[in-house]
Amino acid sequence: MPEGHTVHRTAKIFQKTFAGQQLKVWSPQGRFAAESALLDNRVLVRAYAIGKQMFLKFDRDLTVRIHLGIYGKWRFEAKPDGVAPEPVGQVRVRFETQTNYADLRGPTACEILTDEQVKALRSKAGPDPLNPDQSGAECERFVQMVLRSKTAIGLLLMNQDVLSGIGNVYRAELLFRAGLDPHRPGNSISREQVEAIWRDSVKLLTVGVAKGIMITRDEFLTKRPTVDQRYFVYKREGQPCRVCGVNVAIELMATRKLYWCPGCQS
DNA sequence: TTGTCATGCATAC
DNA sequence: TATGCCTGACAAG
Repeated sequence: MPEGHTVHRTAKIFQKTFAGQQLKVWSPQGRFAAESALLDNRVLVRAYAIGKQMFLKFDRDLTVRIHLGIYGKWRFEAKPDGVAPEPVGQVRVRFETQTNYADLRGPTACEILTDEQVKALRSKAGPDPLNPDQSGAECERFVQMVLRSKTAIGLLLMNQDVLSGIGNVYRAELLFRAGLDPHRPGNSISREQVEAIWRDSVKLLTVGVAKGIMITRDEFLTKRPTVDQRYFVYKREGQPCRVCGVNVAIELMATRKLYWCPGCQS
């Protein structure tokens, strides 16, 4: 379920399991065959994430950029007897060591980039709450983009050039927690409120990485919520708001479903 | 078994 | 704004 927390978590697994090792890289499905040939038997230098994108930096100026989109999936397995099983279904690319392998299926993007291209993408990407800096510059960059924009905050939070790693679930829940109407233009919101959204996104995504699931209700930070308890507004349209009792609303905002509470969010 | 939907985004109009 | 990508989970029958 790929919002930023999942991708960062995957990057950590990749770093721990594969970094510093020579990898066997191949494309069972064939759609990444030519690229795999360039990577095969090279050393993975580092795995890291920016928002929803994962980067696998190999030696000699080769980086793989992977974006899962809605469908993409990773599967990590050990090779107990040193042999990986035959790939099942459409595996775009398999990365292997002597002891482990990872299968990638259905990504929106899987491509090789040069260092120069990576640099360009990195500078374009919005601040990532999971790559926080000590100086506060990333928070300020986010704040400035929001305060200078006439665009609805519900759209701004989904824009990866404004804030990296937020998807439809975190968008809905962050705005609920902030008590903000998703339709409010960025430039109509106070600086304090925008800064609070940044801090809250750092908090929620960090919890998401640690727990492996999205938790947006503070009372479930220590005990695991059931499916029904999970969120304040996401996928709760027509049900009473947990705080004020008004029915949760749903509408389409730029083709994506937007969930919000007309009672709490103004 | 079939149908629908999805935590995303690039592209075309 | 609408469409296509391409996979898996789940509901409906």
